[in-house]
Amino acid sequence: MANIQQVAKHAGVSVATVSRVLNGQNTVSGKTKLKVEEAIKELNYEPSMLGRNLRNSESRIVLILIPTISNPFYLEIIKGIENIAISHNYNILLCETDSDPEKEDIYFDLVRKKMADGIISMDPAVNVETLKELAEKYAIIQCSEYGGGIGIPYVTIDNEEASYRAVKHLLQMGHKKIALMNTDEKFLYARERKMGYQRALEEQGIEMNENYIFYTKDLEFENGQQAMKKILNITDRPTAVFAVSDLLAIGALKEINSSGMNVPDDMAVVGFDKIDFSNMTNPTLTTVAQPMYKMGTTAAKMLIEKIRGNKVDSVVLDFELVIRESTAG
Amino acid sequence: MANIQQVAKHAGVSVATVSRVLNGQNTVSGKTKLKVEEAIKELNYEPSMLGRNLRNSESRIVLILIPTISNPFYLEIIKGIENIAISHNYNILLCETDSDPEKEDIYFDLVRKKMADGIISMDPAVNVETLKELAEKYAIIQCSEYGGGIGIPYVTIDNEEASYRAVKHLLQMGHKKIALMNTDEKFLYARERKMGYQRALEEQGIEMNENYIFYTKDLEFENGQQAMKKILNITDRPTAVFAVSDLLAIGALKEINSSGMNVPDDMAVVGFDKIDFSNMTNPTLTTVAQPMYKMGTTAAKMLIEKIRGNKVDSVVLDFELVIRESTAG
DNA sequence: TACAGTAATGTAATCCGTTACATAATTAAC
DNA sequence: GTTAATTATGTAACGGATTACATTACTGTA
Repeated sequence: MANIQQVAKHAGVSVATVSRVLNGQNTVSGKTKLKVEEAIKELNYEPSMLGRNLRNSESRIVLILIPTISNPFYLEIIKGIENIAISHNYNILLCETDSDPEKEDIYFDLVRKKMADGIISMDPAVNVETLKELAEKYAIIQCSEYGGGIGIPYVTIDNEEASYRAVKHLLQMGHKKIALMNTDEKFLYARERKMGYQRALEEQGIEMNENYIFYTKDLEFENGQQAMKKILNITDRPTAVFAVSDLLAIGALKEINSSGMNVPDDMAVVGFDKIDFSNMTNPTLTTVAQPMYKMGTTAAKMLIEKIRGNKVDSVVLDFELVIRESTAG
Repeated sequence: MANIQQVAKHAGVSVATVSRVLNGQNTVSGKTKLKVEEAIKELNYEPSMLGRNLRNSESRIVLILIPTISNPFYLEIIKGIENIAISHNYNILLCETDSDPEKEDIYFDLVRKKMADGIISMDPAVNVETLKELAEKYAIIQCSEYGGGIGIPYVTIDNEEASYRAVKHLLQMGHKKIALMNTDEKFLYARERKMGYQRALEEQGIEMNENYIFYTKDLEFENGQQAMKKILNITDRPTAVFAVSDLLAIGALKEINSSGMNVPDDMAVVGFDKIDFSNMTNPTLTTVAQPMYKMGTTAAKMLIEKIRGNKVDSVVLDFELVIRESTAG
């Protein structure tokens, strides 16, 4: 496998000239350029990124931290990130942390070891302390999930408002007893969404009933099933559920269906995220659409700016309530 | 940011010694090792993979080519690959090709440019010629989807037999008119699955009816919906459908439900892959379980062997028919 | 023709580890 | 106490590109 020296020799020029041709610098004369290009072709030369990366002290790789690849919520975001990254000659390394600090640390090591130029973190369970420390030396952006007030730029939606609107929609459909299926309030988004839920209720003079709030361990299908089982069993059963993720909502849907009840007649359901599957269920799911692709592209652009050494500001994007069959028969 | 020279100086030893400590070679005396470790700690030194990779002519990165990240079928495979990769100190670069030769070529370039040490291809639409050419110089493994007879090792299941068993199950449930929802027969797996379908039918003395075979452009939900629409409209309607992917089957399910018919009473449905979501539908989906995680680990191990320069043989793994609600009321 | 100014090209340092080989230090053996 | 054998450490080349700076070639002008 040829290297740049051999190309230079073969073309009868210096390595500097070859490098100039490779990088499209216009200080090379036409005929020299031709000679070099010919040599490249003849030797089947491909410049090694290893040499180039070392010299440039960059890896052209960015990390994406996600808790699990199984949650389709992240897919669109990843696509957004990827498209921007590729167009700027970056590649992305998808890192599944399982919210496990040890796995996380393996990935953090990659940036410490210069194997990655930056990180987009989407793990709500990320170790904020480590992240903060890392952010002092490396380019880091938080996407969708973020620790507030730690000085790391983030891109997100207004979770409180989104939740408010989702619940308001249920209220407008005539529901008065609305359950909330939420995750642990250690997560900022969980606290924010609960606040929106509360605001919508209180605006209608309904006091928030703690018995209608159900906490799940994760945001997955099974958690939704389990929580729904409980909801179906309480006295003074609610007539609607707002779940903070589509997978939770789909789990709820499944459980309601299995119990012989009808959605939305017996129980309305609202999800959050608008993952692809939310449109494949029966009935289709009313949900809050996060602008996932846009979040991805935005985060990627921010990260690249950060890598370049520029300052970047956090961004709050718009969301949209998508009304489908699970609330409107 | 400290480098190895500074560590060496600080510890009063040579760079060689530092390198030996870093790589855990046992030719370093106890006290020297201690000195070096102390220096590393004091300087907050992290070895740069850029230097190391250049010297070792490796990137410790492997590519995974998938047509789209949206298809959850790949997720478990990816997990399998990732776990093996990580435990061997490799990282994976997930490459979505969209079955687009141009995007594909961007990724192929990464291995040409030494940015990646090998490729696991899962793209059925991959350019076989390029792949073959590349495989002469670089480590390549095909996973799940493969071009036969091109000399590139693959890991897969026996598609013909799997399909045979799925259809046989439908026959055993009493169905005689069974539709096949297949993709373009340019794909090997599509041809194989059709053969299994045919064999099962003919074994029961049923002649394959071309009117019962429906070709879809992709393996996605929408394609399943559309195909199902057609199926519901033909005269002498079948009573069961075998779809070659779960997403197709879920699309079919949705369409049948929407039309007011019942699964499995009016129409039984069998899918293929056993993606997570196949268990979340209503009714749950009977499907052929591919050992996806195992496929991933196997492919990864094969690739690593290949990178090491060893010869590897193709592998055919077992599958399993998972009978759920969509065929057995 | 000579000289200044510009364009083209070359030289060599640099990025940061790894490791073959050389050398120094230690231990073992007699 | 020597010498041989072993262990520990050091020196310097190497991997493959980029680029500041130096040098050479060329163009234009008086």
